[in-house]
Amino acid sequence: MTISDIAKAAGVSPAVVSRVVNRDKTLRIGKETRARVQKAIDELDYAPNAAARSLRSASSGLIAMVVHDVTNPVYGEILRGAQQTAGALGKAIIVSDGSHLDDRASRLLELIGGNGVDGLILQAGGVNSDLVLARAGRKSVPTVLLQAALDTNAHLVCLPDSRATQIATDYLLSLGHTRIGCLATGRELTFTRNRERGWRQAMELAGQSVDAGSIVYGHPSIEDGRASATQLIEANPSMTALLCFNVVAAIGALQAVQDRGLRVPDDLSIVAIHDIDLADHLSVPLTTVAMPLFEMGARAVELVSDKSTGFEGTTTIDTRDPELVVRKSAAAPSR
Amino acid sequence: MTISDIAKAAGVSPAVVSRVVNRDKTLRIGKETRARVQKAIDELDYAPNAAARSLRSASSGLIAMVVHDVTNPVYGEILRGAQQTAGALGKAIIVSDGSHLDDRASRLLELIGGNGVDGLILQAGGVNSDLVLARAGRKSVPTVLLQAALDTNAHLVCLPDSRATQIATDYLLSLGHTRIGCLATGRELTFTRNRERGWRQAMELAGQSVDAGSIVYGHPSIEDGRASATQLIEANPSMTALLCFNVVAAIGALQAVQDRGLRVPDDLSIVAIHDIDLADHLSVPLTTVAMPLFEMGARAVELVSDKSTGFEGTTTIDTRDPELVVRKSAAAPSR
DNA sequence: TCCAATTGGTATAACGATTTACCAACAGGT
DNA sequence: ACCTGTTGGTAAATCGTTATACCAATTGGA
Repeated sequence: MTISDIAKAAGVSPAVVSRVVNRDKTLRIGKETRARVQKAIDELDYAPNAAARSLRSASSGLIAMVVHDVTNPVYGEILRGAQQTAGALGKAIIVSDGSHLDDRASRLLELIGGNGVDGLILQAGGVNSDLVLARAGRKSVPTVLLQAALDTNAHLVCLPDSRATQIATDYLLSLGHTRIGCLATGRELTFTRNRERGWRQAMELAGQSVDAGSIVYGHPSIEDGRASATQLIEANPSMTALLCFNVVAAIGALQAVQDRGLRVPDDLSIVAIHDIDLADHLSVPLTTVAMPLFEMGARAVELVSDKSTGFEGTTTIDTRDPELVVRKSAAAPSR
Repeated sequence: MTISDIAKAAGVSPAVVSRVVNRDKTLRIGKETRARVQKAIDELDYAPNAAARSLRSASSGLIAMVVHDVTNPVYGEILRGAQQTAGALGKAIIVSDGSHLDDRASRLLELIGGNGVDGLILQAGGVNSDLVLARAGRKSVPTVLLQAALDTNAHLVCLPDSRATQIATDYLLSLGHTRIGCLATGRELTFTRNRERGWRQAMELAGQSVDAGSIVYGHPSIEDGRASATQLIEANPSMTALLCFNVVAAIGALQAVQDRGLRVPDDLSIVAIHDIDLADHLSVPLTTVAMPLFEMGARAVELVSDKSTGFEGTTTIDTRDPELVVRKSAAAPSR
């Protein structure tokens, strides 16, 4: 079923069919001719060929989204937001885990190089994100980075990261904690630095000092969270509270505390960044700071699709301020 | 950078460039000519246009995957498997949540209709899955259904569902339980029926009767699991164990029990289908039955990409048998 | 009656890559 | 000198859609 088949069936030229399908406002056409065309389209179940259309119009209606780890629930929220907006804009999303980009043959790289996607949303810092980014840059594919400023002409969309850790730290301080450790994410990531800054500022404002050994950087996974938390606890026996930059790592931290026969929050309080609904059902319900992840996904798609804005600049998602969700993992210190 | 630019730069015809890029074995070419072409490709950073290539070759290298809910961790595993295999086959995956297909304008529907995807992997039973399926069928897009037999010519890939619930039920029976309820998933889903069968068979084999009121059907979400479990508990006061068809619903069930001031496993034992790493960190670590989700995702991609097999038939993933993962949510009954 | 305008379309050239068939030049054998 | 192979490529026709420019009738007004 090509456009010419429809044209033949309706007794018009292919151009008319195309213009009917695309709702061309400049097309002048008789009532009944239009009806004939529409009928042919319906009866023959015509749908325009995607490749031909992309070729001609130089736009595919596809957006690539590369994230670190598709199994992290935090990413699920971002994707949901992205999907919703993409749906509204008539675009589809190609998802890729950073880890699958190592093959030279990666289809995603081919697509980025060959105009196969209209835009790229990249959570930088992943395995081969530089490779992707370099390719996108050379081919000038509109790119939006999630929470990671890099030296490239891409738009950056950020969460109120330093506010979030500030709020978390202030809460712990208000409970009476003074020795507050940090279980951070990758040191090279921009948002890690922002969150670290929030924590430091809050501590400083409260007149508390922090020493170098009270922050440790790790991956946002349960296992790594557990290992890093263990290390932190051993290095800082006097620490009474722990601020985790990722909720998944916090789950590992919870485990680490329990491994040592200690209790949360009695022996150690924990507050984590990012609220997920599972947080309420853990061995100790986690007190968290909720960030607008859904909105970030949505906004990223919006920005990457918007031809009017240039691709440099920073957008901070602040539709709502980070919000403290108090559960049971933080309490007043017992020592 | 089109193929002609490269051809011009290398002083050859576009045909040669194309055949070099695609490693055409039948191409006879001089050593140094090939070098010249390769140099032009590298220096000008040429990448073939995806749309043109798809148009000519009638294949996009894209696979659509539609799932119920991208935030369910169970889906994450399936996607991981799918990604890995897709990467190896040089394909990319377009992911869509069932819920975003309602807009008429959905890009995914357009792609399916217009040869924009090489195949479709569909978790049926979702919001508008029939719509997608009908479209794919009419356009004869290779389709693989996940765990849901439907009246269409699509390949079906299944998990050993009835074995899983059998194993779970046998375990509960071996602990001494006789009144075992079922928190099932959507009644219309094939895998629900298979799991239900496994449960019934195990009960029957053990000489236990089950009455109609001891099974309830719900959505795989925490909230629904909580509501459904409450209903089930109230209707069956003598029930001592609960088999949940989805681990996320089981989290809700856990909550439901605790809401009533009861304890797991003392007052009620819970076993859930699907093992996720979070299961170990819940308020009560869940005993689960692990199924090869990753393999299912991988196999689905393989099947949908394989032109040699017809698209009818059923594949059951049994690379490993369902495996009981004993944690702390099931114990001998106290009454 | 004649000159605009308007109506209702159509013809054609791209878009960029692939593939089939073809061909020129030369070497080697007899 | 003549035929046969081989080497090293090339020409041109698609794939299906869309945008630009154009055009033949008809209508309306003076």
